[in-house]
Amino acid sequence: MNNMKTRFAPSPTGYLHIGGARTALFNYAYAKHYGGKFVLRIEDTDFERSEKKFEEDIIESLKWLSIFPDEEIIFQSDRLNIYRSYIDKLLKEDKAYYCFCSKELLEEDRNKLIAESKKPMYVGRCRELKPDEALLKTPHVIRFRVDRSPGVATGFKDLIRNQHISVANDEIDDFVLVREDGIPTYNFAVVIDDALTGITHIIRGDDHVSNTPKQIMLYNAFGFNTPEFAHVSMILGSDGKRLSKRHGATSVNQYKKEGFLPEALVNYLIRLGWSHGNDEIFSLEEIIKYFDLKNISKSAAIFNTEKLLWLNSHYIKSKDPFDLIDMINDIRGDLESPLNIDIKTASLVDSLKSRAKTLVELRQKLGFFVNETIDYKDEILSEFNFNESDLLFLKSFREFIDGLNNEIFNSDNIDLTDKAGKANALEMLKNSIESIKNEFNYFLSKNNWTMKEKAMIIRLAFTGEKVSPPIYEIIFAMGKERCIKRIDKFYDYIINIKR
RNA sequence: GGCCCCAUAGUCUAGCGGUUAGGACGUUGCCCUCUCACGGCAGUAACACGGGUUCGAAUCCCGUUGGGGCUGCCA
Repeated sequence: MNNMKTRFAPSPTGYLHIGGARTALFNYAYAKHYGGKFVLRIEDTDFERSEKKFEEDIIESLKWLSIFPDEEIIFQSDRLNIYRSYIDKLLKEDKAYYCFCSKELLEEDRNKLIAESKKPMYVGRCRELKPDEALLKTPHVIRFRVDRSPGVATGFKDLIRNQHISVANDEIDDFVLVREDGIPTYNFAVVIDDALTGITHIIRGDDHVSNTPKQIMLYNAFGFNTPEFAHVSMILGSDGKRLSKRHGATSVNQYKKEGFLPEALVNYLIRLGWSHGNDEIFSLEEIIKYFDLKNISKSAAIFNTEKLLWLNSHYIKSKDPFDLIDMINDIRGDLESPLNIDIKTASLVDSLKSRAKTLVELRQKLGFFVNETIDYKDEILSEFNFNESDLLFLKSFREFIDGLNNEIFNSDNIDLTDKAGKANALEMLKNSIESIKNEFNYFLSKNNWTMKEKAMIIRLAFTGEKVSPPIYEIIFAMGKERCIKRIDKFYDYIINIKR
C-alpha cells in the first residue's frame, strides 16, 4: 500500500508549538511505517494573521526535529486559482449559493437566536435567492448548501477511537466556502488540497472533529474519495487546561533555546499519547518501526516537563562530548563566548553531561572553567573554617600540582579534525585522568591524608563552588598553570579573611 | 445552552472478561561516593461514581459526575 500519503498542514499564525510538532510526528511516523509519503502544506489563507517568520519557524523547527517532507512544500496562497475553479463547479450544480447578508445583519440574527435560546446558525435568508448581475457586484460570500432532509446525518469512522462519529445535518450550518474578499475558507481549501494531492490519511488534532462532517460533505459534493480520519487528542497544560504560554514554553524553538535535544523532544512527544508496550526510549527509526494509530490513546494528555527533562538528560548522557560542544555553541546566547573545541573542554563536558539536564545547564556548570578567573564569594565560603593546616595543605598541594609530569597535559599532537581523531582523543583523555588520579592518591597517602577530607578545599579553590566535577578532571582540564593560579588566589583569600 | 469526544497513581501509560492491576517520570529510603550527579536496590501511589450484563468485570452496556473540543467571512 504505497500510495499512502499523510500531511501536516499548519497555518503560519504562530511558532510551531509542541502540539503541532506531535501531530506532524504522528503523520510522519505513520506514513513512514507503511512506506508511504508525508507532505507539508502551509495553510496561509488568513493573510491577516499569517506571517513569514512563522512560516520559516515551522519549516526550520520540523527540520530540527528531523521531520522531513517527501515532496515540495505546498503553500495555499499559491493555489487560489485552483480553488476558484472548484467553487464554480459547486455553484453551477447549485450545491453552493451566494449570500449577501452583511456581517452586521448576521450578528443581529445571531443575537436574536441566542436570546430565544436557539442554535445560532445562519437563518438561510439567501439560500433560495437567484441573484442577478447587479446584485453579484455587491459584497457577498459563498455558502455551502447543507442537505437538510430530515434524519440525514454525516459521519465518519475515526481511526483512533475505532468508532463511528456522526452528526445530524441540521446541526451543521451552511458554512462559508469563500469569503467576501474571494479567499477560500479553511474547510473548503483543505478539502481541495487534500483531495488533489492524494492524501489518504488525515491525522490531526481533536479540535477538528466538528469540521470533519463539513469536509466530508464537500468530498461528496465534488465526488472525491474520502480519506481516512484520525483525531488525536490534545496536549493540556499542568492544570488540565489547554496548553498556552502561561504554562511555560510552548514552541519548539523555545525548547531548542532552553537546551533540549531534538531526540528528547521527539521521544517525549511520541510517548505522549502513544505507547508500545512498556518501552520508553525510542529513536526516530524505532518510532517508525513500531508506530501505529491503534496504540494512540483517546484521552487528552497533560504535558509534563519533568519527564521531558529526564529524557533530555538521557540523551545528553548518550552524546559524544564534542557533539555536545557543537550543540551548546549552536544555541549560545549573544553574551556567551563559544566553547573551545579541544580535549580539555571535552573532558569536562564528558564529565558534566551526566550532571546536567539541559545544554543550558551544562554550559552554566562550565562557568568556572570558561571564565579565566573566578571570584570567591563570602556567602559560600563563610561556612567553612579554614585554619593553618589548610594553608599548609594548599602549599603542599601547590607543589604537587607543580610537580606533575607535563606530558599528562600535552595535547599538542591530538588531531580533532575527524571522528576517529576525536574518539582517539577521548581515549587519551581517560589515560591522562587516570594518571592524575594515581599521582594524587600517592600524594595523599604519603601525607596520611584522605580524599574525603581534602576534596572540598580543593574544589573551593578551583571553582569557588561547593559542587563541581571530580577533582582529577578539573586538574586535567585546567592544566598546571591555571590550577596553581587559583591555589594562590585562594591562599590569599584565606589569609585575608583570617585577618 | 446545544452538539461531539474523553475518563487506570501527582503525570505519561500497559491491560483488551479470570493479573498479587505491570512499566516509566516524580517522590521517599538505602547502597555507591572527593561534592553534586550518574548508576544500583527497595518503597510510595491508581481502575471517578452509581446501576446493569455475567459464574466472574479496570475491561461490555446505560446513567451521573468531572474534563476537553466545537458552536467565525481563524485554522
